[in-house]
Amino acid sequence: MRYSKSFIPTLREDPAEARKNPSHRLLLRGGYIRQVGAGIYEFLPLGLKVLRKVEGIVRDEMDRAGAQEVMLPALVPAELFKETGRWDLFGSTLFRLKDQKRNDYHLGPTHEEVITDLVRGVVRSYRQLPVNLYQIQWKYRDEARPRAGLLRCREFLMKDAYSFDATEEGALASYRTMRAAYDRIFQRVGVKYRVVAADSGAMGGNTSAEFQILAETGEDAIVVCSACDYAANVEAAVAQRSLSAVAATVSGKRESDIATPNKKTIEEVAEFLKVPSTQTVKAGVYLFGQAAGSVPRMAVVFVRGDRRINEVALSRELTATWLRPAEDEELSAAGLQAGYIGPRDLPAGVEKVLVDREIAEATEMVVGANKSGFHRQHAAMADALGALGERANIADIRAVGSGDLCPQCGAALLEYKGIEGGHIFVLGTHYTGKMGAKFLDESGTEKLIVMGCYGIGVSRLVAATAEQCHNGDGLTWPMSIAPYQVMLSALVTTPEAVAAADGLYEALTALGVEVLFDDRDERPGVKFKDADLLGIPLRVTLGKKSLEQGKVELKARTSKDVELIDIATAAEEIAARVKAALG
RNA sequence: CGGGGCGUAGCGCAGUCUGGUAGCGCACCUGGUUCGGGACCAGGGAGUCGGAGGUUCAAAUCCUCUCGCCCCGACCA
Repeated sequence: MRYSKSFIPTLREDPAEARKNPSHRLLLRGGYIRQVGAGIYEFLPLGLKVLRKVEGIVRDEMDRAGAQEVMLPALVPAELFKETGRWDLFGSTLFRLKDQKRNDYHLGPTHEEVITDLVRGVVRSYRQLPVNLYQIQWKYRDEARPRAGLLRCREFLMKDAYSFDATEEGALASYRTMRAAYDRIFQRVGVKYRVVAADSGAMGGNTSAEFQILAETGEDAIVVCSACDYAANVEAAVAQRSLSAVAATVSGKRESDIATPNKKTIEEVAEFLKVPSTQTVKAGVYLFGQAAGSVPRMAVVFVRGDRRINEVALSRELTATWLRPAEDEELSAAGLQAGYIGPRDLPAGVEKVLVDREIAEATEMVVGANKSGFHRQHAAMADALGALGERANIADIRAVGSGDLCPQCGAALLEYKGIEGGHIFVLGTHYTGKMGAKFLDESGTEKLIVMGCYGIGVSRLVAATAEQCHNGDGLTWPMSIAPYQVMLSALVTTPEAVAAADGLYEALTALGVEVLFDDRDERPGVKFKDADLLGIPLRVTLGKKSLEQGKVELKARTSKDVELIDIATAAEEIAARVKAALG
């Protein structure tokens, strides 16, 4: 492509709306994308090229893994989501619309129902299984707050695959095949990533993993073991009980009330009673429900004073479909005193009590006394638990972070930020059960198909890669997804130089190299700045001095070194470099 | 959805408090000089001041409503 004929509107200054986010800023400045509305973007020629390359890698590996491409509609009749309850469950995130006959539709945020509907209409026998179908298609989610450019959009390109197996074991095999394909995809794209254990959320099912792309600006927190292969999203992470969590020496003193007037926070109480916060117990009060719009139920949870509560883990323990912290008025209405909530004498309105495993056997703890102005000291959690009877349970509900100990090997866990690039699940019969997707097995028995689903945010992956691949001057694309492989800059405009540049451009193109040929009548500085901003991996420069020696300059975008190579053999040499970089 | 901020030329911004001819830089067009890291000089084109209503002799500026976008949080199969 000749730059002079191209549509690459680079910006000299940072767009005001994108200063916070490197990938967003550089994709806008480099003329890759433009914003149309909140969470809605246009892909310009360069951006589309990158998107198509990621898509190509994904398609290639999906096909290689035995999945078959289909295209499902983005516009979906409401009946399918109504069948599984997600028409209500999805809430405001679902883009809903009506046709001229006033029938309900939505724009697909994900396609489990549509694909299950397709498969149940076709599959009758175990002989037709397994089958794995995928599509690469635009998804629509009315995010409450779209942000960070392509990283969190309302319209985004996603690859979603769905496997259908006759048995659990088969489903697990499909899952493993997809996991291996995902590894190849992320490696080929060229990003640093970690596969982490994930929460399965409201999708149902129990086995899932996320492919997290490491980036400072990531919205997800993950913990990774410093010694073994344990890695998990903090939502799903568990940790060994640390040494400091084991109770202080037993004093032999009896549990008793102590006045703590106006001391409500952990810090205030710990300071007032001269105990470390690790010897206090923090209470959290939640309202939750097990169906959309169900009557709220109340749960009280206890973690060590210095810990945070993992609400995702909590939600999982309560098998809740929704959950939120209780408001102050709701606390008082239930007979609870904010700041003084403890495990003793909890009102009957509290249906569930969860005690974090870390403190389940702790003694010598300071807990709330459930009366205003008082805490209890020398408390043994096991005794309190016993007194609570049926409604109390022990569970892993504390948030895990840096410094916690690996549940597998006990080494220190490290915390990182990540961008969720892919997520794979074994769904089991969650959808096939609700939608009656059945088959006859070898014995003629009717069984539910066992399902798995596998997503990759294709447009998000473009931005996530940019998030990792940039420096102070601009983007630094990996060869595998760069919009062009080579940036050819002609610095001089004499007829001989133009002819030489033209010749090299034609020769490279003939060798199958993707070249952006900067033939513009611009000063060198402008061309260098734009080349760095666009981030094309190899730069070939035709300057006056080197041309006189019959040489051209070759430089990698990520390197400072410049090589001089013979113009006569330049095309072959450069093509070889490109091929080598692609692996 | 709660909190905060911002909408003025393609981009970045000033002007708003204190009402009185719509400005600056970059980009763009023309001419000239330049030409290895975002050149210089001269001339020029380009704006319903987000929208609607109101106050006023007069509104980018004051008032009311409204739309949009960004940031923090909640949310995020």
